[in-house]
Parts: sequence; C-alpha cells; structure tokens
Amino acid sequence: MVGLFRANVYRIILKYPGMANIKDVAEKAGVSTASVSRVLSGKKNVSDEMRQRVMAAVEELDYQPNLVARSLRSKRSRTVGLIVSDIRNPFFTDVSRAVEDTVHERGYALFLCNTDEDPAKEALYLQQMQAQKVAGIIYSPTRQSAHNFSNLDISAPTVVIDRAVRSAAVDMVLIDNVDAAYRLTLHLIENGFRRIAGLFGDASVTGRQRREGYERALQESDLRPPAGQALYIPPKIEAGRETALELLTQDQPPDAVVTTNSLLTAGALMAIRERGLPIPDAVGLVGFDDTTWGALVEPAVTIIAQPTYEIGATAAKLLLEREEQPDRSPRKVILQGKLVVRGSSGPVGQSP
Amino acid sequence: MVGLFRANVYRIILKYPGMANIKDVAEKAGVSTASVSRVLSGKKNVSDEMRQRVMAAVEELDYQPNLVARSLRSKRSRTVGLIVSDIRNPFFTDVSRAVEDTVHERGYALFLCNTDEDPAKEALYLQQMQAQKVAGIIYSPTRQSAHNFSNLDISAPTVVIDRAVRSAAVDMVLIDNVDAAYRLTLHLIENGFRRIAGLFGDASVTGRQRREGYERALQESDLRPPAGQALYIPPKIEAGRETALELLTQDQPPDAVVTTNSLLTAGALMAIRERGLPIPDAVGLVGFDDTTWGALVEPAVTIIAQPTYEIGATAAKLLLEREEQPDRSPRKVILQGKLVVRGSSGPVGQSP
DNA sequence: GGTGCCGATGTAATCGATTCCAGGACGTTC
DNA sequence: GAACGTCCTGGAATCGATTACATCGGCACC
Repeated sequence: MVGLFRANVYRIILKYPGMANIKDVAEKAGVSTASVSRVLSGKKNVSDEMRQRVMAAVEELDYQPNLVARSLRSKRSRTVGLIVSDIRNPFFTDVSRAVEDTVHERGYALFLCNTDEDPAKEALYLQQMQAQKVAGIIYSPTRQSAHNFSNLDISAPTVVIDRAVRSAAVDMVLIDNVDAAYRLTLHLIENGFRRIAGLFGDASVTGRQRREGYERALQESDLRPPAGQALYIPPKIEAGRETALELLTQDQPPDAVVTTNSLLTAGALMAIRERGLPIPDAVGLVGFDDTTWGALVEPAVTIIAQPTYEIGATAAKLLLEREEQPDRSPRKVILQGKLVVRGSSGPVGQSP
Repeated sequence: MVGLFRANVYRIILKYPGMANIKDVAEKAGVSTASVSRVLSGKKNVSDEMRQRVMAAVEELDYQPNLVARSLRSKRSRTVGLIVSDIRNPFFTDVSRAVEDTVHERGYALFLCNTDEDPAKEALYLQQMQAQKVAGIIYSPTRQSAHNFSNLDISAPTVVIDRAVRSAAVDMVLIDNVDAAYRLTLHLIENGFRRIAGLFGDASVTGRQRREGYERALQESDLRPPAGQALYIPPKIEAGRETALELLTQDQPPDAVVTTNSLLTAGALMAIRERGLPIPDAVGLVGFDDTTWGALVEPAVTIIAQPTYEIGATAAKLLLEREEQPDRSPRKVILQGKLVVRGSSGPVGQSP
C-alpha cells in the first residue's frame, strides 16, 4: 500500500507539469496521435472541431512537444551551431549575438563552441555538431581548415564567416580584408607616417589578407615594410604587447604600427604606453574592430570597424535560407569595413 | 531503371560518410545492436573478441552514434544551457567561456541564449531548453524571476549564477555583492571623496545588493547618498552616459561616482570626459568587472574584479555533479570580488 | 549429477514524436 | 447508381539508439 502510494507520488512528480506526451494529449482529446501531430504542425486538412479539441487538451495538460523525439523522426532540428576561435574576441562576441538574435527569431536555438584556433578541437566540434544533427553550422575556420576545407566532410549546411576558404561550394560572409587593410595603411601614409610596422594574426587567413593590403599600400607609395617589423604572431594581447615592446626597442623603431585585430591593438597600445611614447607623435597606431575601449582611450584609436552584427545576421539568414532551398548555388557575401579615423593616427606633429 | 539508379545514388549520398547507423555496424560485425551499444558505452561483461569486432566495424564504417536517438531513449543529453542577459556584457562573455571550457572537458555541448533582461524571452528560453531535454541549465535570472523563482517550474537541474534567488532549493554561484560594493565605496571615502553618487543597474538583484553595500559604507562614515544622485538605471552604456551627464550638471555635482557594472562605468566615463572634468581630481570613478579597457584608459579605472572564470567553471561543475547525485542538498558558493585600485579613485588632490 | 549463479549475448520493447498508408464519408460526374 | 476524387482520420511503421528480459553455456558447490 505504501509502495503503491509512493509510486503514484513519483509518477505525479515525473508527469507534472510539462511532462505530458503526445499520447496523453491524444487520449484526453479522444483522437489519434497522428491527428495531434497534424494539428500542432499546422498542417491543413484538419477540421475545426479537431483543432479545437486538440488545442484544449494541449492547454489543459500544458503539453510541450519533446524536441528530441521530433528531430529523431523528422531528421531535422531547430538548432544551429556556431564555431569560433574564442568568444572573448569582441568581434566574435558581437557576431554571436547577431547570430543568436537572428536564429531565435525563427525559433532556432544556438550551440556555441570555442576552438582556440586548434584544428583538433575544431574537428571534434564539427563532428559533435553533426552527431547532434544540427540544422546547420556557422563556422570561422582556422587557417589549416580553410586550406583543406573540402576534406572536412561536413554534411550539414555550412556558412563560413570572417575567413575565406578554398572550396567555392559553400556560403560565405566576409569582409574585403585586403581593401580594408589597404585603406587603413594608406591613411597612415597620408598622415605622414613612413616606417610602418605590422602585427598580423598568424592563426587565420585574415592575417595574410590584411598583410597583403598593407603591403600593397606601402608599395604604391614606394615604401616597404621595415625589415623585421612585419610579423605574424598569435592573436593574443600578450603576444601583441611583447612583440611591440621589442619593435619599439630596435635601433630604427617604427613610427607607426598596423595591427589586424583588437587583441593585437590592445597589446601594442600597452607596449607603447610602457615605453612612454606619445601617440601619435612618436608612434601612430591603427587596428581592426570597433571595441568599447578603442573609443575610450586617449587618444582614441583609429580602426576599421567591421559590420559585426550584419555579418552574424547575414550568415544566419543564409543558413536558414538553405534549409528551404538545399540546392541553391552557394553565395559569397562581401561586406565592407568602415574606416573610423580617430586620434591615434596623426597627422604627425600636429597633435594637441 | 533510371529511377532505381537515382534512388541508389541518393542513398549512397545520404549514407556516406558518417551516416552508418548502429544496425549497419551490428551487421558488419555479425553481432546484435545490443552488443554494439554495450561495447560503445563501455559496459563490462563484454568479451575481448566482441569488443574488437565491434570496434573494427565502427572504424570501417566511420560510425558516429546519433546523439538525438541516444538522448531520446536514455532520457538524458550531454547538453547544457546557458541563459544570460547579454553575451556582450564582458562579465557574461568570460563566464560563458569558462562554462563552455568546463562542460566541453566532460563531453557536453553548450546552448547559449540572451534574454536582454526580458522575462518573457527568459520564460521562452527556459521552456525551449527543457523541450530540448538539456541535462541542466546555468542561469542568470532577471530581477522578476529571481523573486518568483519557485514559480518558474524548471524541472531540469539548475545552477543560478551572479544573482541570488529567493528559493533556497537550487545551486548558486555568487559573489558577495554587498561586501564588494561596501569595500569599493569605502575606498573612495578613504581617499577623501564625500559626495559619492551611485549608478545601479535596475534589471537584476545585484544592483540592489550593491547599492546596499554602498549605502552601508556611506552610513558608517556618517555620509549619505547625495539627494537624487543614487539611481537605478538600465544597465547600458547609453543610460550610464546620459544619467552621468545629468548628474554632473547639477548644482551640487558629485565628487565621485560608483557604478555597478562595466557598461555603466563606460557610460559614466564618457560623460565625465564630455564635461571635460579631470579624473580623479574633479570626479572619482569606480566600477565593477575587470575589462580590457578599464586598465587601458587614463587614468585606469579602479574596480572590483569578479572571478568570472571561476564563477563559470564552478557553476558548470556543480551542474554536472548534480547529474551524478540528483538528491544532493543545494549548495550556495559565494566567491569574493577583488578590489583593484588604479588611478581613477584618487586620492583627491594628489594626482600627477 | 542436479542446482544455482554468473557472464556473455541476442531478441524485442521502448523512448515520443512524424509520416505513410488505408479507409470511411461525402460530393460530383456521367 | 457506379465510379471517382477529396477531405479527414486512425493504425501502424519508423527514426536510431538503449535496455529489460530471456537464453545459454560453463563452473562451483553440495
């Protein structure tokens, strides 16, 4: 007797609330589970009476469909995965927010992963997401993966962001990195800087592309990267700081530094401060990404503002569009960075 | 004939690679699916020969278990949900990274949601996560939800972070906000500030607690919040800026401002700059959270550094522990913020 | 040698939905 | 009134795993 009572309590706890399943709803409404499913999935060919009875039962039982069961049977889920190197990079923070907003509007949930630019971690996450049967993946590949993208056997729809890949058979949302870095560097040259060092991220293809734009701008003005002062380094604040410290101690230090992401910019700024050099009079500084701090430091830092929110939102839209039209030909959306001129880039000799 | 051929191609595409299921593995190995499952789940009572045959078939077919099917049957998933107000708040960015690291180590994936402090969105996300059958939820509730936490009928294991809730029946990871704000305010007083304004976030209970610490510190020194200068406002940069601008225009402006999160700190800093007031000589400024920029602006901002990574990691560990021991009594982990003294907080009249 | 236990394996039920298919009711057409 | 199409509904298969239960062989014990 006691045993039975216990069992009942247990059952009640387990069943209530929100634990009713489609069978319970069907019973309560006096219809089949097939009909419940039809009503809930908004199919037509359902009578008004049926619809009402089912909805009443749903209300009464506080029924919530089990999404796991649903995706098992229907072979698709309302979940998308986002793979970035590190969510703490403000660029990816903003992108992730945009992605989440956009997919959420359409009833999708978001898986988030950080790869730390580690191809092994990346491969693992890609596999895990596919095992979870995500509807699609938004993905910022490491340099290695960008190279052999086609070997990655990703079967889920994929949108690549921020970093171009070789394979053309995938949607991409990028900015024109060569052009952005070109404009950024040109701006320094126009303001009178001549020995322009460059700190480029070594983990992704964006570093290479941005270096290309940097070199092109120098070339066109008959300048060259100062020897040993255009370097690929890990995209981390500490690496930026240490490398910049070293540059600034050399015999012929640079009169300006181009950096290609906000972490390197922060590191370089710290180094310049530590050396006690006035910006921009002794050293100019420019970078990428519009961070909170970039506008707050003094002088504020000249940067290329990437349309982060738009990148994330566009990627999410492309992905969900592909759900509808799996065979649509792949698109490559190229957005423009915006040069935001502030105090850190000169002109030389005219700062207050 | 053509039709048949097509069908085969389609099947091949669908099946390969990585599309083998447990039945395929069982057939290839010449055993039952039950045995495959037993081998893969690392159960004992499996012969060596069985293990080898199954593993060989798994290799050969590049089999990956379908996690959706697995969680449907076994009624648990290796996914945890994280619900924050906005991932772009540096506090939550860091926490999310810590959570992801920690759950990933144990083979779990992470769902991320932003509620924008909107109880409706929050309720929706909570429901959605439970429908997805997450293993647990890490959750930073809005003020409203913190109040009626027990009414939320969350059936999944939950760990509340950052913001205490009324119900004691849930794990929590918090910092001692009253004490932190007390120390922060006391520090200003000790440095000679007297008219200390306060900008407190209005969306969460942390704002209230931090105000309590602020008031306590003032009281103990026989001071009071300047009339109309201790305010609850939305935790956004723009709100912080506008409110601070207004404060600084009053007849008797504050000689220092306490802010309770990094967004309000940034806003207040902008306002002080716009008014052309020197920090800390005309106005002192202190806040919460150790952001990149807080150390880079001049003068650098005195703050309470919250142990963000530890908070996230601890919350994740508590959650996964509860998987093992569902009936363990709830724990409340209280961590300490660390006062990081920098230039923005004085002492008055002695800045270089 | 019978009994009982244990370890290894297979068969089949099960999780909770969707979806294929069959069939009944009803209307239309010739 | 037979034939046919359409609309609505329910029964049952299905998705791909886990797991309860049954079976069987071998070994120890009395």
